[in-house]
Amino acid sequence: MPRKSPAKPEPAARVPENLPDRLLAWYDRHRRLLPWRAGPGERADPYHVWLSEIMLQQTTVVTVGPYFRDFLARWPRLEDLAAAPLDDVLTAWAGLGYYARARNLKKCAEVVAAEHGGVFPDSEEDLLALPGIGPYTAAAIAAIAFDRPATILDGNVERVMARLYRVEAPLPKAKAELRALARRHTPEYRPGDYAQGIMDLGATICTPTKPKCALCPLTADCAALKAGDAETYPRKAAKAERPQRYGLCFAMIDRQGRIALEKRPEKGLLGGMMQVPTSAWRDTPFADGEVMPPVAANWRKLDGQVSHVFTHFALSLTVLAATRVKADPAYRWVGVDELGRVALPSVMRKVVDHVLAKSA
DNA sequence: AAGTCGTGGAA
DNA sequence: TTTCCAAGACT
Repeated sequence: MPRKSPAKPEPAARVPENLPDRLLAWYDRHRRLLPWRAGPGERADPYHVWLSEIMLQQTTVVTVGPYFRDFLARWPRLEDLAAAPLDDVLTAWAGLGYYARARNLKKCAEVVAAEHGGVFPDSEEDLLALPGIGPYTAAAIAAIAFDRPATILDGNVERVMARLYRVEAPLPKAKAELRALARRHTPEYRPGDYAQGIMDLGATICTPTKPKCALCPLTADCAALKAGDAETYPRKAAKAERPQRYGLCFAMIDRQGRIALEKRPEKGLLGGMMQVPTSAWRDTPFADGEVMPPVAANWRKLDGQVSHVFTHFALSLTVLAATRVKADPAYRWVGVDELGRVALPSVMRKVVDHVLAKSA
């Protein structure tokens, strides 16, 4: 009968003793000035750390910068964010993607304000219990904001560990092994700087392609560098291909040149965000006249398509437009100059731009 | 526990 | 052009 194979022996537990010291020394010389980062020796503001870490989930530093500044300007303190209307937060988040993050951000602010006296808990365990805070973010806040020796495991750390030890198991199965390795390197001394340093190393030196090994402070310890195949780590499981989906959008313009928008359901894709009324999205294109438009009008099919790529499917939208439509109050009618004040995800921003370009 | 959930920039 | 991916979380 099939039975589980015995647990794989962990890799040798020996860690180069001064590896964290070399990493910290490198970090002291190359520390990047980021909008959310405290100065050397300064205490980080947990609110800033939390906000930045949520925004940085699967999102680049360059993209996050302006959003972080904008959020902090609008909601300088946690209590301000907790008191803000969700729609305002979604509007400010528009364009950043993964909108569940914004909904959980708001929830988390409310919970911390109401149940923690407006002060973030300083332990990984308590942080993990908050909405939108998973294993990585809990460890990152504990380390960066509270200087706790928590082990962070993000894409950067995974890559660095996989190369240092030439981990052959592919992601995501290799995560447990990589976490065990990362844990052995986490120092008791300056854990916050170590966490930021190793991420900076991954982001600027130990990069996915063309790693700058000549500039790396850990070359003496890197098995992949010795073997000359650093760029091939971490191994990754083959990913499924992205299906193509299709939909129709119905752009209604009233006599004042305003466009009709509606709110998507709170959960799921683009949850709680605004959209141009649309058909369901399916895997086959729509034929002319197949879908009844939301109102009777002189509908015109616009040339071309709006294409957009989501994480797990690609979407091609055909846009139909009708002008001089009576402004049905069931929709929210928004002027072109007011689009910045609604929670419009990028795909719908593209649809609106397409309408403006084709019907001008 | 594998699928869901955005976006834009780089290679 | 296509592919990859970036300080992951939730279900």
